[in-house]
Amino acid sequence: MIAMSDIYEKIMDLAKRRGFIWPTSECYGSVAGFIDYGPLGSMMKRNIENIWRKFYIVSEGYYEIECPTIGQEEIYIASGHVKGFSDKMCQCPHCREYLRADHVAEGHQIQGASAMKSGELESVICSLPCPACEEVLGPVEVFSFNLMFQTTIGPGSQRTGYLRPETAQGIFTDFQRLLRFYRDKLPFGTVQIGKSYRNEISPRQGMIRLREFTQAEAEIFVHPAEKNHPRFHRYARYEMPLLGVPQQMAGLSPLSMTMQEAVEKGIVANEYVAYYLALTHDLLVSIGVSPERLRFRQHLPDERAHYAEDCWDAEVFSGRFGWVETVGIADRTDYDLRAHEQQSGERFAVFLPYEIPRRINRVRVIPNMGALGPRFRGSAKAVADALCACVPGPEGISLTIEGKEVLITPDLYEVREEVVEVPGEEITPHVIEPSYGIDRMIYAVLEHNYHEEIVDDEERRVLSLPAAVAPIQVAVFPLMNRDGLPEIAGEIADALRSRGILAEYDDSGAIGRRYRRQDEIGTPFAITVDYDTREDRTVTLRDRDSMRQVRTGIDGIPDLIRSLIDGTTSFVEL
RNA sequence: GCGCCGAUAGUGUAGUGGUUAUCACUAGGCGUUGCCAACGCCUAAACCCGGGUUCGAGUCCCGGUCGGCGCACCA
Repeated sequence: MIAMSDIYEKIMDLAKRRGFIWPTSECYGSVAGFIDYGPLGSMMKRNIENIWRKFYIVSEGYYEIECPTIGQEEIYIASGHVKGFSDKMCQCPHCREYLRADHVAEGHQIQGASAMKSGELESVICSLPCPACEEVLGPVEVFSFNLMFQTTIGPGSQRTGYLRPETAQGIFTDFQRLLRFYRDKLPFGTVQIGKSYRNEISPRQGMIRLREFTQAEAEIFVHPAEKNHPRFHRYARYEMPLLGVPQQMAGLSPLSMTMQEAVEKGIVANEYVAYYLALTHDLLVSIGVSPERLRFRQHLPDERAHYAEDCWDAEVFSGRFGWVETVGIADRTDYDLRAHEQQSGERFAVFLPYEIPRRINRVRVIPNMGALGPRFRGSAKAVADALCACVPGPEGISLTIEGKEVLITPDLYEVREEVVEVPGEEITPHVIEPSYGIDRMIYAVLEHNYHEEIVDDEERRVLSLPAAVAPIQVAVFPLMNRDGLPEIAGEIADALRSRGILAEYDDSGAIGRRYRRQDEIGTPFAITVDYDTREDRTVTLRDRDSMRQVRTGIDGIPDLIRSLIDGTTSFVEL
């Protein structure tokens, strides 16, 4: 068993040494919050993203789009990031500590500090002591620190742009186009995988908190009154541990239950949220997150955004960092679409025709303008509007027009009962949003699959990555570097490559050393060509985790490896 | 950002202000080796950056960068 305090060092050491993850631009001294994915890390990341795509695009049918990482200011005014993503900060003139100005004020029982403007805060906190050095702050400048990277678009800095702090907004701003694409029907979903940026004040914890990170987000637009997932049955009986608000309040451990139960008992708000909780569990486990180190925690009322109906985090356990939020699944209601409606002046709604147009009996008031006009002159329009908005009785009605009460007698209007046909209704969809932090998933997969064991008095380090996640899927070795064995091994490697399988050929040094090298980078299978191969065209196929070997014919190798990677065959069956 | 600690080949390390910077692993080459980091020979490879003190700095001092811990911050 590996001491948990060491695990991060061991993972990052391996990641650095073997080309998974590097500090960025080391030759100039790297920058905190940024990392480079090396060759193996890049491939592993792409594999995980492609598994994600299998779940969301192939299986759910939600197509992917790709939007710019720089967005104009209006987008982030609408999303609330310009305002809500910034903190009022100040610097203590004595100890040069950066402080949250509103926190300083609230620390001295000053109410409403978080809503104050910079100037107000300056006058409030100047008489307060610095929480760090205890000196009275004195006159300080309060400034806004926004977590978004700001830039300008075009020359002359006329136009403010921001590096996106999440990929979601691109999907919202494309809503009308997407709605057309999906031919005006609900529900539909759209996904995006890409970089997002947050200028963290002080990023620590290596790849857990990055300033540039990769998100995979899905936005699923649903009818507000129909939050039943059409394929809920797929996961209805899927059982997993849920740490709901009541469990957290009572300090209990997560409750294991099926998604059906979770929805019926009202622990999860609706089928959609429950469905993506289960899908996320399924996805994370399939990329190699250990189920024992995975839990789903519901946001407490005070950490949940005010508009969100329900919100859950998939948290993975790290020996170093504890429970780390890795995926967020939220029912964001119509908040985002309404925000963009308001900012842009465009309509972000779906017109949904009724199956049969509804006939509605309606009472309509028709003002007699011929009579109202001469009588009320300039106020006639106001009277007519007020009249239409109410239902007058048989004796007429008393209205207050421009401060004066007037009696409108029945001869000034006509009340007509009519049947109108309503073809459908316009609704603003609700958004279900599963949002994945790819970099954290990669770290979790590395940590959960790293093993050290002693084999014949030698330490063996293994990354037990699922075959579909491993950067290199198969290694091909000639047992000896002569007698025609390298040629046969080369042919096998080529045959694998022509089937789209990433195969690494290696003929250097002892066979055991070559196996161990592949173990450390998670290559699930190794093929060794030996002297028997020349006689009977069979090779040894070795399994990384069990170190077991089987003999198999050369010609079936590409198909066999393909099915082992896909999971349609497992090594133990061979 | 603040405070404390650290930084030497790819990795882990040794190194009282004074030779050509130690050792192991790793990597590359050759030989050997008939399936799990074997062995032999050879080779490559480092003092984080910038100032200062000193005849002389990997070593002492100052500043920076990066990393760790604590604080603060963290849609």
